[in-house]
Amino acid sequence: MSDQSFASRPTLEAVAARAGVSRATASRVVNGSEGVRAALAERVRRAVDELGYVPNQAARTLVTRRNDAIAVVVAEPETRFFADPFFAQQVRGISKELTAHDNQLVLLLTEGAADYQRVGRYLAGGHVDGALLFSLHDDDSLPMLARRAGVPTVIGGRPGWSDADTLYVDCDNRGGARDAVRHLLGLGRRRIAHIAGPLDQTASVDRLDGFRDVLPDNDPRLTAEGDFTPDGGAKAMAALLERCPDVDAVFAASDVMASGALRMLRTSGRRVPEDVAVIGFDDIVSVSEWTDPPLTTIRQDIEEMGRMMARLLLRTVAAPAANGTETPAPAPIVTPTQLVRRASA
Amino acid sequence: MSDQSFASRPTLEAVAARAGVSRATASRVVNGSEGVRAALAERVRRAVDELGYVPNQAARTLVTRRNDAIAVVVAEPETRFFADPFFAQQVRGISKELTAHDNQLVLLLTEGAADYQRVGRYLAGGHVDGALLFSLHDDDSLPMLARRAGVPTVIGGRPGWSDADTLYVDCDNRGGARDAVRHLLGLGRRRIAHIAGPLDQTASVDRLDGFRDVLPDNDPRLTAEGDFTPDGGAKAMAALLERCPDVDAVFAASDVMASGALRMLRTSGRRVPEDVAVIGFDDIVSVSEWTDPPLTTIRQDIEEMGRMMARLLLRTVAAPAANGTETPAPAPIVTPTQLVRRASA
DNA sequence: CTGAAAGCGCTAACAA
DNA sequence: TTGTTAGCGCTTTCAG
Repeated sequence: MSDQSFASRPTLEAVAARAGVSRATASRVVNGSEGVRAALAERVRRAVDELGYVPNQAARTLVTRRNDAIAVVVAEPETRFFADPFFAQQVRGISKELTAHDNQLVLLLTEGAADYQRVGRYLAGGHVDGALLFSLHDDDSLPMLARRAGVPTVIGGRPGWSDADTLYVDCDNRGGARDAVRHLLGLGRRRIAHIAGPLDQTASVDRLDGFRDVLPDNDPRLTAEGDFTPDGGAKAMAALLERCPDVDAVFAASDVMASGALRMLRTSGRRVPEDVAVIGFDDIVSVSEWTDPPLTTIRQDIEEMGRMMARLLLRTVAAPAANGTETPAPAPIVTPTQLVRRASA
Repeated sequence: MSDQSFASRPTLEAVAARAGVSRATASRVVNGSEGVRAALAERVRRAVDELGYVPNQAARTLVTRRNDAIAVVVAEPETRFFADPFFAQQVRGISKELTAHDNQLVLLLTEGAADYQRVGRYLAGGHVDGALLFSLHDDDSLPMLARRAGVPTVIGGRPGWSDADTLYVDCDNRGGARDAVRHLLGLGRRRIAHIAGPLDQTASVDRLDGFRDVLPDNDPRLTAEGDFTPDGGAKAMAALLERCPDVDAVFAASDVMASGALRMLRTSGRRVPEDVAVIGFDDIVSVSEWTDPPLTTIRQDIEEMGRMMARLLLRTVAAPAANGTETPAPAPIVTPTQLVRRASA
């Protein structure tokens, strides 16, 4: 009965009338512009309160062309998105940064290629000022979609193509992988296997490359491809064990896969790290600290990378269209990694 | 260089011009209204293609007052939101249903009370046509916020207050809990413990009530409160074990907590189910099938409940303001639960 | 069946 | 400092 959904919300006009000023002045007060006499401003603010006025975003956007909203698009079925703590952490960082800048995060889930059209429409529809793209595969069409939509974009992870003005944030996957393998080597291991991620993603390829940098002549049977899930890790481990029962160390391209590998190792009766040393990648604490034994891994600061992505995008969006100011042009960011030693290697 | 972000997107006006019709006609075609001669319609469509026209949502919303977007607000820190597969499944169902109706899902994360203001502004700003509220605690102010914003709302889980026109979707928590306890009883267990969820949420209270329905005189020391995390489950189990070493069965208010309890039970040297039978709630397959041993549990169809919430809300939003048609008034939904027997009880 | 015209609510020049 | 005046791009009566 006292439901407001039908009572149309008050407009700026109403506020102005009540405060006895013009719409322009009311607008100035609402938007915090300088140069409104304190007395008037106060009257307007009171009117706003009394009427419960809230600006109509559509109207505002129509003229300012800003939404104060950023889309996060994940090229991954929801199942994986939610199952993988990696995304959670990244989104967390993004969310914090956006919130701090009064921007809304709009999460767009894509279950498959069919959803790309919808996402394309959404981006082109001008709902958001920019987009953060995630988990791209090979020649994913998402970036082009965003580009065509005219929406500034920052990509999570190095994209598969080279292109001067593509912005992204990634960690030093290759260097991290090298550190991992060297650590294993330093432990005296000689039959070192690698469980790679899906090779249609650059992170996987880069980590594999790092592995090969250190072990260029490694037995090719000591490399198996997983899919960044625990199960994938377990299956890869099983295959590795089958092919090379003498394996004495494993570098998994993610903690999540490492946890699966650990499980499989136990099933097969191997002790970790005595028989087989295991090292992961990511340092997702909720995984790496809870495996048995706790996981030695290569740390990347995922949440911080999320924040960086958001910051980068926000700066791009706000870019004053190359006016005289010497704002350094936004550039891709590659963060360092760090070995975290626990019990598994 | 060929970047489009500066080339302003084509407007309906441009499309109309190119097709040699009026803006009105172009609009009709774009929105699929009846009654435009096929030939003209075709010309318009071609113009749309050639220009790559996409309607400006802000402009459209300004006049139609519809957004075709629904907010999902989770009253839970992101950490938990992402860590708990329960949310993932629910969001999945929602997302599917919304997508099927060409609605966008806008996920609003709230890290704490401070974010409520932001959410309130967002809802009141008219960004969305409705809101789905989740994981409400006690006298959460979110529903009132939404109400004040004039945004139709559906709540996930029975709210803590009674109110004729509050829409929600929940499962039969109390009945499910009764089934769980009876099952344990049927197994011959007599020292049955309960790990409750946070008691500021109705789901927890309802499950506890169900437990008590069957075991009204149970030793109060056999009840401990958890927090819906694995750790919380483990800690609660530890407390239980400490207080009543003779416990021979546990009903945990969620699978996630049950998994923690299982871990603690193993640590303490108990065999499951021989020494202690364990039953969970939810049937989150990725948890219940993977614990050791696999978890007997009370199943609720979480994804379907998500869909139902979305459907309910969409129907409410589209409600033709009580015209003559005899659309049944939307009402809360309570779904049944079902015992799924695995190895733990 | 089609077009002309009137706004939706707001911001941003431009005047005063 | 404040008000007046144009629109932003679209939908939707209302005539024709």
